[in-house]
Amino acid sequence: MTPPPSTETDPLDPRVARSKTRVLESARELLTESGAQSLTIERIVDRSGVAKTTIYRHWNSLAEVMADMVRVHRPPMPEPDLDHGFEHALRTFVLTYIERIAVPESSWLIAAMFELNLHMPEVRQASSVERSQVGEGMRAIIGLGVQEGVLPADIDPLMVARLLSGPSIVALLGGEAEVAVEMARYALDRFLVSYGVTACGSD
Amino acid sequence: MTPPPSTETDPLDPRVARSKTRVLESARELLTESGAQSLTIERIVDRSGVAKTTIYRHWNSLAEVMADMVRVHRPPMPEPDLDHGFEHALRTFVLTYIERIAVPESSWLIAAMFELNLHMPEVRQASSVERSQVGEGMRAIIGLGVQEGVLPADIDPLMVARLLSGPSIVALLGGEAEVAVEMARYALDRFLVSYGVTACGSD
DNA sequence: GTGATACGATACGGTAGCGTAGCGAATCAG
DNA sequence: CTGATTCGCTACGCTACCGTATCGTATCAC
Repeated sequence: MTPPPSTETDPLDPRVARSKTRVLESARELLTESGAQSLTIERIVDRSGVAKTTIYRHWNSLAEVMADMVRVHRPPMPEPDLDHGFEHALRTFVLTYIERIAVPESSWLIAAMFELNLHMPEVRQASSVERSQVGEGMRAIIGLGVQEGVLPADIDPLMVARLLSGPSIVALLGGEAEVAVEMARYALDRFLVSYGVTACGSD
Repeated sequence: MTPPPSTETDPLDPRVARSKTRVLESARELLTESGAQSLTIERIVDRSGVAKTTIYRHWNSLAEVMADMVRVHRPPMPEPDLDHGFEHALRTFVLTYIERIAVPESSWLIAAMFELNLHMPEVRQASSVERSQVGEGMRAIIGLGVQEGVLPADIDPLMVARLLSGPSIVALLGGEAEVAVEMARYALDRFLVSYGVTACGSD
């Protein structure tokens, strides 16, 4: 709903900005409603009211539209809160992210990003699923854990991110969004216990 | 390469069995080569040499062909080895499975199963991604862990399965198959340490 | 206002895929 | 051997979608 969602360098004809916004928003809607399969130029035309001619004035192909859509509408990573220690930062960060993507719209978007990764190599750079899962936030939090002495210095933030988000993402892709948060909580618990951050033992 | 891959109740005209085998095998090849997007009836016709008419004699739609293909060619779960204790059983089981699916053919198949789950609800039952990850094997291994007293009795085998395989599967779907096994090893280490199976501490 | 620009509408040619029909040849079962 | 069944082949109608061209209108910047 960003009025001009800053599609790119903004100093543009307002008509162009309006068309681009409508197209990308309709693309997102179609994607979250029925998946990447049914995301076509002509459906975007019907949904957005933007003429096909106009779309092809701004993008060269459907792949470019998709790449732009993923770039604009990718679920953002939370801002890490580093002021209350490592455990709080990690738990809040991961749970906030999973809660954010565990809604139907976002999980369809995640699934579509994986599909784009697989089917349209030319879009990989724009989607960059992995990076969207890690980001600087996670890196900072892991750094805090190392600083507190609870994590080994050579730990890999990317692996930690995958370890904590992977199980929930698989649940989402399997259509079981309702267990995603619980899954993340379990992964967090096991991870933290394994490094002695919380009580060492069963549960 | 199962000579008669037991497509269903076998007592059939050998011509029928031959056609079905060829179609499902070609479908699998096409899927692992270029993904679900390029899996069409007409490509199966070209690849398999089976006439389109014949395909529609045995299946009512492409979705049914896909469902059958997933059912027949799904990567099998390893047989659990319960004779050397819980840790050995779990490590071997998970690593064997991940190594098995971390080859291009299988990871494409996994991705396709997720896609089918998302796009063709009528196929969910046949693909059943989740169940293919758990199965009785994992349940038996977790039971062994409970029996040995290292796991709490109320642990959920499905969550454990997702916890241990999810990170690797996300890596596969993200196109980074080369780290899948390492990822599984890390997940196993953290899981086992968290329950005190191996040394409790960092790394 | 005025010229430049973006727009919507319509139409078009081309491709790919679906699912069906008809028919003669090949293969099976007895 | 013979009848029943399945097969491959060709052709067809249909739909969806792509990407382009044209043209008159609406909107913008100045």
